[in-house]
Amino acid sequence: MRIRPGVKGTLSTNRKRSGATSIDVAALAGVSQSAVSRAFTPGSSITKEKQRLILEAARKLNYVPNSIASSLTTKRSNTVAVILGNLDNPFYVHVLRAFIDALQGQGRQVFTFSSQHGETTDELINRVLRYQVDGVILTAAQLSTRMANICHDRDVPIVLFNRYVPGSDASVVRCNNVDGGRLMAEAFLAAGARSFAMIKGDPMGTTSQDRVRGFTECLLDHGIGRGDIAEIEGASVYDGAFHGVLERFGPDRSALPDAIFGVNDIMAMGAMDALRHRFGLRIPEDILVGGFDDISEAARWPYRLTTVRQPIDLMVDATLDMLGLDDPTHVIEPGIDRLIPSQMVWRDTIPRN
Amino acid sequence: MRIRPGVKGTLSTNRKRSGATSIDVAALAGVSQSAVSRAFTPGSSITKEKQRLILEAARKLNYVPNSIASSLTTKRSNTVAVILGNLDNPFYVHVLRAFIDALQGQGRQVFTFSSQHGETTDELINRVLRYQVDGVILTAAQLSTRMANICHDRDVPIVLFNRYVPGSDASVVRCNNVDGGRLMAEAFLAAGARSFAMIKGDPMGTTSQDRVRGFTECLLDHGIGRGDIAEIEGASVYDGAFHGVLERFGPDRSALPDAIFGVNDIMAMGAMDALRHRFGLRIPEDILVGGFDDISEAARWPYRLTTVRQPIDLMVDATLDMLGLDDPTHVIEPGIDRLIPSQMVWRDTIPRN
DNA sequence: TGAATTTTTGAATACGTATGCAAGCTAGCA
DNA sequence: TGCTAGCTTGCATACGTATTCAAAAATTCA
Repeated sequence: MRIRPGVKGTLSTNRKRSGATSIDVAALAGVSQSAVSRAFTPGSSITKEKQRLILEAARKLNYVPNSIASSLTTKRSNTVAVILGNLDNPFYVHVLRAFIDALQGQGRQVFTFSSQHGETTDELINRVLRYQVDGVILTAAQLSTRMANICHDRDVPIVLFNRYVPGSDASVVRCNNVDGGRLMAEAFLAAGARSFAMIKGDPMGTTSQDRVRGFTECLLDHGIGRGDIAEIEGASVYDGAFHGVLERFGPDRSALPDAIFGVNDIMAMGAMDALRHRFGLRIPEDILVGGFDDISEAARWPYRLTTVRQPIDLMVDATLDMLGLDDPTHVIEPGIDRLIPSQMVWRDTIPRN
Repeated sequence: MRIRPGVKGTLSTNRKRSGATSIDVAALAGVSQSAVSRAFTPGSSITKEKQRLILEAARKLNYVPNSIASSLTTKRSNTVAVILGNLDNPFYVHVLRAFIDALQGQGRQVFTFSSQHGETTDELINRVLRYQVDGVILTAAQLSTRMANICHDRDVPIVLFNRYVPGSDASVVRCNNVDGGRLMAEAFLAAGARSFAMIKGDPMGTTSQDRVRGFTECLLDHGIGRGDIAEIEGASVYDGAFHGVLERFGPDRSALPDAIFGVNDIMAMGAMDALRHRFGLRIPEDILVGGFDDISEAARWPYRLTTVRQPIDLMVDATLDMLGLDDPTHVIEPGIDRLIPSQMVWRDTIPRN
């Protein structure tokens, strides 16, 4: 058995994990380790010829730079955490994909974390911070003040996506949910509806709360009585809405309102299926339905749902912009709240005019 | 301006990124850095009392262990790469979530990579390897022999999820797609169908190919002629199937077969919507439809799709098992091919008996 | 009580890369 | 040719933690 040579610059005989290192490549190419590092760093000071030589040696050894080691010195991991909650809602799937595509295009990798695992947010953020991510995007979970502070101390930008913490000064990108709720209320009123039901989402989520608020306020403004606005808990999922409608109106169909507002599309779809297939109702002839998000699924034939669009691309762009990962002078300004306008999308579940 | 003290053991005044280090904590707690490291390593040799002291100091400083640094010495990143393709297919969303939940439960983080970004697989795997992941799960993209070898050299286990490379000895977990295709053919035949169409998915994907093969072979075995089996390209997405059906049978509805097999549920759903809402057909009275995957969406009222179930949980468990991340003695055995049985799920789009 | 054994502790080092610094080199110019 | 300015290059070191080794402390046992 051979003793591993202690002299640096010789090929490593250590075959546990991690193949060749920059030192191995340097040895083969007859240059210093620094040169290898520079050969793999764009914009670095190195001759084309020497670089070619090094890359060739690297290829021979199947060398792949070790980002872990690199991150240790540069203090940048080129990594972003995306914290996800409800993937049952296709909206967040589309959001995830938009983030992955955009970040990957920037040469960054995405750490995907799931909340809702019987884990407190603090434990979650702690796990995230261990991995030295360059930024955090929160599409689920609450952010405690303590955690916001820790991240701030460590210069790790956080952006809340479509949620906010009322008393805090965390950065936020969100759709104008209040306004969107109002748009939907106006659409229903214009179509002649006078009694309503809302299917609400996550009771702790500001998104659902805001849409509910905008919707309700607008109705009240137009003289609708509180008694004519029913509330159903749908838990932000299809089944929640489906069964919510069944349980609420199954025993007494005469209680059915003129219009039902699903606080997101997937719940509106659940409601539609319950109304049509269990109650035998026609939409919009017998009852109106409106949604929120404009996920692609809501446009399909069985639904053709009139809804309020959240412009995902704009929101994703704004989020990445706010993270400011590419700008070294970027300062995390507190309390920025980018409100993206929502927009009515007319389809077949509410008659126009 | 103060000069930063060079002596180790003093509090770092370097305020760029990364908060307190284990050295800072050690200084505050009056112990060595090793002690801090041990305090955060379960099963390490340290007194309860000293650990308590250290954890308290750590908390005061908002110390979070740096996994990057840790990975550098342990050579384990506690990180797994999941390579995704088509998130438009809810099946893969469910798969992703299953992996995230399972891995997170093991204390591992998930790197989510998207293929299909105009990037070759080799570039992709290179990016993955840089990050020193402990394992790779491929739910999309092809794996070149060269890359398989590199991963093997570096002891990075790879498992192909529901795909395989014919000539290679990569590890594979997959549903019995051939058999599933056959099940569907039998179901159609039993219901009296004599002419068929298949909506195919990714032409390069073994998953689609196998289902098509099982389906076709079974039909041929039962005396159906090749001319009675139409093929439509659906590209694995809803819209592909929807428009595929429209274009194929719109000009000449008399060419419509007795039964249509969507090689996955989302395409079967697209086909159903085209048949019903554009051709005015009833399912199953006028035409039969079958799918594959058994995604939860396929069970909903508008579809109630008869399909072949892929047992996601079994497949995910098998995949993680095959990665063997928890077993240090685990050897990556070549060419293991775990074939999980598929299973018929009867609903309303094919009459039974 | 004292020796033997086990456990805990700290000093030193390794992990693989990036980078400041000084030396070597090339090119430019008079 | 001689001198300067600008590039390249290699050396040495830092990044933050885990771990080995030997010393110290605690525990066991006779």
